[in-house]
Amino acid sequence: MIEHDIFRALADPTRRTIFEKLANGSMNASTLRQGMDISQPAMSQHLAVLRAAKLVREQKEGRFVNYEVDPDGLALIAQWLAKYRAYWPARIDALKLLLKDMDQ
Amino acid sequence: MIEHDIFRALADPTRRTIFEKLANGSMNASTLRQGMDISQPAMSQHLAVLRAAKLVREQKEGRFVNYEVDPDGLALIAQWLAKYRAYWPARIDALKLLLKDMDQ
DNA sequence: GAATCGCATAAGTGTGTGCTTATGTATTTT
DNA sequence: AAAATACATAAGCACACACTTATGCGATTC
Repeated sequence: MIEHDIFRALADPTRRTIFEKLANGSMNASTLRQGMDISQPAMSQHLAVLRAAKLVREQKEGRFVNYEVDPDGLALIAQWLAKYRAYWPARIDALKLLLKDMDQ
Repeated sequence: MIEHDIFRALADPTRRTIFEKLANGSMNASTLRQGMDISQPAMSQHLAVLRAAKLVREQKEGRFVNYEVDPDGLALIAQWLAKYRAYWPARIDALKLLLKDMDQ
């Protein structure tokens, strides 16, 4: 179940930080570690979890592995969220912002 | 951090099932248990986690406690998702559905 | 008012998870 | 070709987490 992989992957704060960094630009695993106080194997393991959840994808470049955000994972979250649209109108104010962003 | 509470709450498959059931209509904790093979304390603990994440909210009615979906949690997920809108156009097909739903 | 019901909380237990150190495997550098 | 670099994987460990049984507490029923 990929849906389970996604929520489990995002349940970890370190992985959310990694994902957020990648959202601001692709980079390889070593660069990703900078300023994060995390060991190389730990980073590698986190990236494996994010990859399994289709939240990031890799692109091998020589001995480097460039990581970038995978839109598939985000689309799946959007689909999950869409199932509960019946409950959204109750918080229109918070939603306006989202709608405005999406409408371009 | 409420954002962490949300993803952690949804990381458990049992809690996602509970949330989905409540999305189809409010009910109390006992009714929620029907057909779920889960103990009463386990259900109570799951509901506490979902409550802390603002994914559900309670409404006491005598000795019963009625639970319902809390739009706040969903709105927070929508906000989180909106941060990464830059990566959405790559999967327009999956997104069209979401946009159509939200545009009303 | 005693028993029952709906639910929450406490305490204990097994399993999952994120970390570490150690090692392996390509690829690049010198 | 030897050394260094970038990354992945294996194994072991400490802790978080989802469960259990036991108990408590307010509201209802008899």
